[in-house]
Amino acid sequence: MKQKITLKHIAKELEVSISTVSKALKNSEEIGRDTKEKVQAFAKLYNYKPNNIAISLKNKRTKNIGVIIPDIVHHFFTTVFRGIEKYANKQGYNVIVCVSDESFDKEVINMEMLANGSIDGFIMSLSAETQQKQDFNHLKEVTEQGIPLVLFDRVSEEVACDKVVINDMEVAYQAVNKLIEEGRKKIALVTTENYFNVSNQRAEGYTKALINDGRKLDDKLILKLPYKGVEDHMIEDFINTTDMDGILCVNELFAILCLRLAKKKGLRVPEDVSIIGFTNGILSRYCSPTLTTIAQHGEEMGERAAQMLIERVESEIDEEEETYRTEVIEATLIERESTK
Amino acid sequence: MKQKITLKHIAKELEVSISTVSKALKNSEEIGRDTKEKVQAFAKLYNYKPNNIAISLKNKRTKNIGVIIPDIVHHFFTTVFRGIEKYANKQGYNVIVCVSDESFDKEVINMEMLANGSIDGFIMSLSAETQQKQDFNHLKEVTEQGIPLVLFDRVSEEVACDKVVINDMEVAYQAVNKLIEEGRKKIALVTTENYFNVSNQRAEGYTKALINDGRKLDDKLILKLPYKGVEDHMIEDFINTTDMDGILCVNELFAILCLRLAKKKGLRVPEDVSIIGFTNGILSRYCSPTLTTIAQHGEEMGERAAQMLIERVESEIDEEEETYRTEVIEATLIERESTK
DNA sequence: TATTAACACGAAACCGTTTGCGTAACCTCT
DNA sequence: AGAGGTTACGCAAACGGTTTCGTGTTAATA
Repeated sequence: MKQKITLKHIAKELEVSISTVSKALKNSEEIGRDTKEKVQAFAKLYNYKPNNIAISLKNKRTKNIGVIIPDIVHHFFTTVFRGIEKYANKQGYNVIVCVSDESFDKEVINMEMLANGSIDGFIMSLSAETQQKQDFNHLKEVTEQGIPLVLFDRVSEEVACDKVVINDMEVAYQAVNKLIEEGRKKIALVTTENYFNVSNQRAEGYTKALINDGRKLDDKLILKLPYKGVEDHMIEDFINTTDMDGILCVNELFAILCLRLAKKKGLRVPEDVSIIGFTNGILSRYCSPTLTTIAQHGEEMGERAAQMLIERVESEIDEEEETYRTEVIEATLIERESTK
Repeated sequence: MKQKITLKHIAKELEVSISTVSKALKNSEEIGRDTKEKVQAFAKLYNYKPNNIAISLKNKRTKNIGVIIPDIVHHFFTTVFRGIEKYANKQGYNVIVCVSDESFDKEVINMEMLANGSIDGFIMSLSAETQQKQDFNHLKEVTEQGIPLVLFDRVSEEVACDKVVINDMEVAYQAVNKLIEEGRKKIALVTTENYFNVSNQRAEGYTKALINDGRKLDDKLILKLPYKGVEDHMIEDFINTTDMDGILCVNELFAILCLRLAKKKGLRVPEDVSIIGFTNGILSRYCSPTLTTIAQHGEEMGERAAQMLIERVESEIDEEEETYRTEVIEATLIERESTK
């Protein structure tokens, strides 16, 4: 096992000082021609690479980004992550991922683990529990320490930081409008408990579209489900007991379940009922009939988030005068077989 | 913005030495009662947390694990990652993820980035290109430097390290046997080009099961597809021109495509043709008919890999005498509607 | 009263780099 | 020959901790 070689080793071997070696490797003008060549040749021969940790300590820059997401086995987060990783890597950054598992406590613990020097900044999407509790002290502490933070998708107005979101309200509005244009009379909404910012926005878009068309809201057409532990019967009851000819679902799973249970009831999709879901995932593409969905462009979102974060990290101005930006990515409706 | 507090700050403020502060915070016997209390109170008040980077440099231990996988938007890798992250976090480790994107070069670059002190060990699954090229020098270099490595799923015999795999051959054998027991006469195999260790193992199980039943192999019943860029027509031609009543697919996507295209041809599943896929992902659970699949237990795999790695990292014995283990996780057949 | 042990703390080395500054040796010019 | 200027390098501090060892003070013991 050949030990990792350090400046000290090279210095001793070549009988020069450590600083000479360091400067020689950086091609400093201070160092003589032949010394430089000697050092560089030796370093190449033994495949010298500077120790990242030492450099991090010196520079107070780790070139690591901390990403905290609620779930990794989840198409949307996974695509966002891919975007983050892609951009970050291009800029020479590595990505440390922690999964909050929708838990407030884990989110806090993970942040604290990473905030002690391990990373230069955070990219996060809030856990369900955090959104429910509306407790953002851990985020505030981090930003107060001067660690840049970018929130995406599941954000909160109470946290002052850069954000990347999609135009949830508008795109939900468009989606419902499409159903209206199809001639749907009874359009249902399948959403989550209302502590999710995104669900609220989407519900608002739904409402606006109906109102705009001169209809009035019918609570019977709105189903609120828990975020986790959804079981078939919850949706089945709703579909079996409610008369509807169009459904907007705030996520992909709900849409797939609606599709399946509508078919089970004997409804034809899209003849009897149209279905539109959020998240243009693999399920929507491969189920049958294929699902019309709203693509959130997760990868782009991740790239933008990473870009915003790295800009913050690398900007020299310490006090950014608190001019935080919120980037809005335009979601797009992908029409497939579940609508006409 | 309150700056991160260090030992030095505390020392100056309390007019003691840095070492006294350090010891006091560790509750050392060396330090007097009241000094300890004073220091600890001050530290708590200002929320002092030691700098991870400094500790890493001192200990030559980062408490970071490097994970390199071919793709993150992929159910199997994602579940493995979840297992890794779960176990690692429990042990106080963080996980740095890099995505090789099935590229040899990216795999090499990522490894080099992380190998210079950023991590204590690697958990990897080989990229398609690496398996194709059969070039493992980057892996060997890393292990020669004494950095522990655990390979999972896509492994190679040429690399001496710990490994975690599933019993691909046996479970494929079982799956085909199930089709035989159903009375299937013409069982097809849809697999990838043969540089993938896992595909080879699965193909071998397929072959063995047929031979064992006294049949002979029919090349016309075997379809080899590229790993990326599979298009419908490749499978469609195969299904339309070949007579078959059972299909084993080496991954989930192939199975879903077969299912769809068999249905398109007018075949009933499972009446006319049975389909079994690998990877018990979300697609298999929610398509219709639901797919019988082989569950690879990715999460368990990840946990085992993390456990093996951390044991290596933390074992004091530097020379492990090269007794590397290969753990085999038992895959299980999940029967659903696509088989009888 | 002199010796010694216990106590409580500080100095300094170390982890691996970077970098500002000091300086010995040589060169050049007058 | 001495002043002044290069050249080519080393010293040491710094990043933020941990840890070994040394030491001044006090109290206990002979």
